[in-house]
Amino acid sequence: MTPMTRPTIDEVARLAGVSIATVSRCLHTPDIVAAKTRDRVLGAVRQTGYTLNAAAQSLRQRRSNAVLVVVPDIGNTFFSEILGGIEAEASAAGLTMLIGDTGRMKPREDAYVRYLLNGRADGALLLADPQAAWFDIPTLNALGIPPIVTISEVGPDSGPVTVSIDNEGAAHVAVSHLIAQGHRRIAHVAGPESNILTAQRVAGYRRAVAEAGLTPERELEFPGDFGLAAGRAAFDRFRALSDRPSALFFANDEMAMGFLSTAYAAGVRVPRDVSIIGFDDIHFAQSCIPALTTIRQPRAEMGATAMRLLLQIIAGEAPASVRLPYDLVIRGSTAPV
Amino acid sequence: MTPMTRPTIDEVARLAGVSIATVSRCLHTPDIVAAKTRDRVLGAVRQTGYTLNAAAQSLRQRRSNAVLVVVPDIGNTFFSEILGGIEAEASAAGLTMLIGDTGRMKPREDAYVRYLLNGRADGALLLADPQAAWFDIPTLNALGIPPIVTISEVGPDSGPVTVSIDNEGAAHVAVSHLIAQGHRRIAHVAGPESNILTAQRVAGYRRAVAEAGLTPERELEFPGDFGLAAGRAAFDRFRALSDRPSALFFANDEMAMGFLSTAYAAGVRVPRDVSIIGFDDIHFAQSCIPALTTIRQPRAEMGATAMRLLLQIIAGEAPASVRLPYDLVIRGSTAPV
DNA sequence: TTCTTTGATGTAATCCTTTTCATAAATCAT
DNA sequence: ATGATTTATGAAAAGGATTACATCAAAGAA
Repeated sequence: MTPMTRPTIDEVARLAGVSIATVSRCLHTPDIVAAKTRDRVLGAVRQTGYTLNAAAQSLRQRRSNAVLVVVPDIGNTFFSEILGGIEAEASAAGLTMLIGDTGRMKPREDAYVRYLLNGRADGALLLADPQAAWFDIPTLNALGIPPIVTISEVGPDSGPVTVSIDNEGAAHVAVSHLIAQGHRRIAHVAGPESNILTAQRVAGYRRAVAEAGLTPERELEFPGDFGLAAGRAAFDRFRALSDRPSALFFANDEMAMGFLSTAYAAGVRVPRDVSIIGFDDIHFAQSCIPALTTIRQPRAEMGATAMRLLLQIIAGEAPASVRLPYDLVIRGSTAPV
Repeated sequence: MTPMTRPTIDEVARLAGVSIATVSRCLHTPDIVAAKTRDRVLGAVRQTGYTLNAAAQSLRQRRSNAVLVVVPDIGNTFFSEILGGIEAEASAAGLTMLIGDTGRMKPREDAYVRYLLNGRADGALLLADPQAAWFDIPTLNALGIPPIVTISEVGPDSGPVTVSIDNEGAAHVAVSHLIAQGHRRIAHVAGPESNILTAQRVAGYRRAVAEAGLTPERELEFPGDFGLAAGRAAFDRFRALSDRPSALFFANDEMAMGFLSTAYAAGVRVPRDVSIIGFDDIHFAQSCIPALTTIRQPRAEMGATAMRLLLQIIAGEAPASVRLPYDLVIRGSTAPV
């Protein structure tokens, strides 16, 4: 509507009979102003309903008090739970959280780089796949761009500070769990080809298979894309095999859930006929039928940790990257052969 | 790190041998500047790597080119899918999307009101429950605060412009579906007491029951809170009843999923032993076992519509509130008695 | 008493754009 | 060729805060 001009610091100053400098001081460093004056000013602030103009402040201070979080898909549970952790930490530090959803589209990604360059944010948290030609973090750092911390999808180009888990190790643990239950023929449903996590989890799968002395078979490595539909497709592929595996390791929970429902509909029972294990431990993994055995990633903590690292960088420190622990969560979807 | 001073418009102007006014014009209204000059300026922009300072722009233009979206819980799938719709529309309009997660906590909510007052956003989209004493929209409007559109949780205090579905009607449709299948004893698992949606859906349930000439029974209205655990608790309550209902209507899908898995573990089969119907049609509703019959809310469209309405208000128009259509999605969790 | 220090406040520069208004040059009509 | 338009550019005034520096009064030291 009518942008009905909001009160400025001048009006407060006039009403309180002081200079604008004093008003500013009352708001930011109240201790250095005389108690009597302060009360008068604060009274004037209340009376006028004054709130400071964020743009003016940020122009003068040369910082925005905001962080940009770049997400490839905000509708995805996995990411949104990380956001919770970031938000908590950011708002505790007085920072606004800006969210950019790229939908994995290049032009949108570019738009968010511009945000950073425009000074709209003091730093960025990246949940996006750096593989996706986002931008070259080392180069940007050299340009004097605000600092960036990469979360979860961490590869060689992710820049100096990252937060992740040991995906290769976790995948190894998952597959080893299946092997410990006597499974000898184990398939893997991978993530999207271009994603750095895919390679890491495939590597863990292969190592576990190799260490157990099983024969690695390429036909047991199914393609996927982290979506429900890929899980369903994996079931079709599974059923088409003449020599079916007795267990599958999925690169994420969502695909495992897609498999689960399709298998059920087709009369294949989990874990009686086939064991499955997921990755991530998303919220709904506990309420699958049967509940999903999976690798838990500490999502909220990953977000919070990354935010803390970013704050440290902004403060001029040079923190090291962090590896967070993961857990194997054993539920009902895996059983001995 | 070192905030290595970024190039300003002055440097571009100097390099191109023009005034800063011309540089600004080249960036915003290229047509009114001579082609020759324009090329020279644009060249200088590229050469310096100039990007405009968002704070300065926003100070001068008296608008922030950002929208604030207030969410009660960002980890919740239901909300995050609405965000997708908002984001698409916002970025198309050149607006930044700021997300505020209140965690349903008053101090955090207050903080976001302040954002608006600080001019950090040109308008707000509210997914929060206005019941939660957020703030009084009519009052704030009188204060000349940026415009606000409320989505989904719409009640009498939601202000002049809202986007929602007919919750009472949808609940009525859901329950009627059960009745049409011959169910005569139907329970309802409600949402959190304070939530406006709870009342609306309960009302639809009661009306359907009454219209079918069934006896309304208070013990068939179970309390809930939209969480998985509430669904599990509902199962316990269900099983404790001497005269068990043959069907349940859940105020949302998540609770239905909680019920489903607990029922399965206890040997109660859906829909053989009991039919259930959810609400929302969240992503995973299709991959439950059995797939969940539910009411589909057009989440992405709700977000997009709300964003469009907000843009209209900002542009000075006075659009009316919107009611979007819902669908009954029949899947495998409901069957004749 | 006089000089120093401390404490409280004010003055004014600065942050970087956008935009109004004025000016100068170029085009056109007559 | 002269005056009337039109077009392209520049000068300068906002826009609303923060903060280095200056000032002034009061308090303390000698």
